[in-house]
Amino acid sequence: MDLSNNTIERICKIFGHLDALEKKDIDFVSSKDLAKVIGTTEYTVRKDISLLGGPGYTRKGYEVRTFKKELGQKFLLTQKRNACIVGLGRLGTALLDYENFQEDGFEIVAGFDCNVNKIERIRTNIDVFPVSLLEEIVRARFIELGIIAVPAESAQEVVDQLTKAGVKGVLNFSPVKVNVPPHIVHLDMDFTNALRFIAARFIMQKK
Amino acid sequence: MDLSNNTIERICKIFGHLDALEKKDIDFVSSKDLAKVIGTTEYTVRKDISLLGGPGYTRKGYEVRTFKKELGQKFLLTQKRNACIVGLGRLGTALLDYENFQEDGFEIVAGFDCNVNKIERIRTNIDVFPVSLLEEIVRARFIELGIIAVPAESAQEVVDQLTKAGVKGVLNFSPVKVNVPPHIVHLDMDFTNALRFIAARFIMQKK
DNA sequence: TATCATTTGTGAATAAATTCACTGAATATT
DNA sequence: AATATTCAGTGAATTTATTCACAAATGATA
Repeated sequence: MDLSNNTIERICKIFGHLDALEKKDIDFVSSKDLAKVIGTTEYTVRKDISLLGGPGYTRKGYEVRTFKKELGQKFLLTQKRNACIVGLGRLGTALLDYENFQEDGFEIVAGFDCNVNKIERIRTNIDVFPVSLLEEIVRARFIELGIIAVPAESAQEVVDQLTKAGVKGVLNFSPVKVNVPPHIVHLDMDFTNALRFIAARFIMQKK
Repeated sequence: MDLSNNTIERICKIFGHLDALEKKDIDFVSSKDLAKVIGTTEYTVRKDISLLGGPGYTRKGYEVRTFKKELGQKFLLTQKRNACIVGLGRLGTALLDYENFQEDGFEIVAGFDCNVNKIERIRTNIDVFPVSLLEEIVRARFIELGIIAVPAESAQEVVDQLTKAGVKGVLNFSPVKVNVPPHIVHLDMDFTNALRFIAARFIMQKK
């Protein structure tokens, strides 16, 4: 199967919304409704879904529970995926306790920091280690995802260590562009860039 | 002018990279190099830049300082933009002290939380207020951007208040889809969704 | 039971984004 | 001084993404 990034992004949003609907005990949802919440058109939603072969019912839409389960099986999160956070500054510790991860199929199973004193001070139920143990722990705990919350200057180093340790994906919160080998999926979450994007958009008045 | 979202996003990344190059005292950069760091092709970079009329020099590329300044004047951040953070939990307080914002043309000029006891406990140089004062302070301090770091259940309420107060853009860190009127630019930063996207990508092996 | 309204699914049409191919200019090289 | 190389700029070609239009299905309504 060959889905575009845009499609994958939309499917992820749809998945999230299905989850919310499931909690509200809603049984069916139409492509129109989905389009509205995820910010696209009904046509696009139907095209996306058709690529996955999801079944929809005339005059009813898609069956929330079944569809969510199917998406989960198809490529998302039927099994829990283990993740770790590297860098336990304010952002890192905030992420460590971000309860939503746990709920949604991801589990933070380790935190790392290079400052050993800091490690001793941190109060959390998640195990924290010095960065020197990163490779060992990542292997031992089958960690697939690395979340980078270190300062700009050490981000690349951390990426290299995670790569060596064999993670499959990296979520980078540091404000620098890092070099990640092509077989590892990565995504940058640069807050400043997000603000810039918003500012640029409202200057350009686009949309 | 009518730039696509993709173009705006790339231009923002380019701007960030120009900033980094400037700090390293590098004078020129080619479309090829830019393409590499921001993850696209040299053709696309040149097309994007041509839409903005940026001047490039044969066999040298773009003059870092001039180009950055021009982008800044054209739509980014020549003047500081004021922002506020609503919700001072762990993520909110982490963002409050995120020093990169200050550097890059954004200034956090207020924090809000509904828990008054919490407000008294927070140690930071930024003024914090109860949410009840949000509208008043947003107007008084010319705040253009609202950063939402409250729990899912109160996100919509906060958006409504920010809207009423007249902000121009919203950056939403809460894990729910919020309803924002179309004249306000908004961007969701849903961490769980980001992890899902990464997981989905490495399942689909795309790229 | 007949008609109407709604909603999926999908091939075709359209629109948008990217890539290509080539020109012209300026520096580097011989 | 002549030639080769590199790089921006851009119209055309191509590819990709979105939207449209309509058939088929099915529940609601009269």
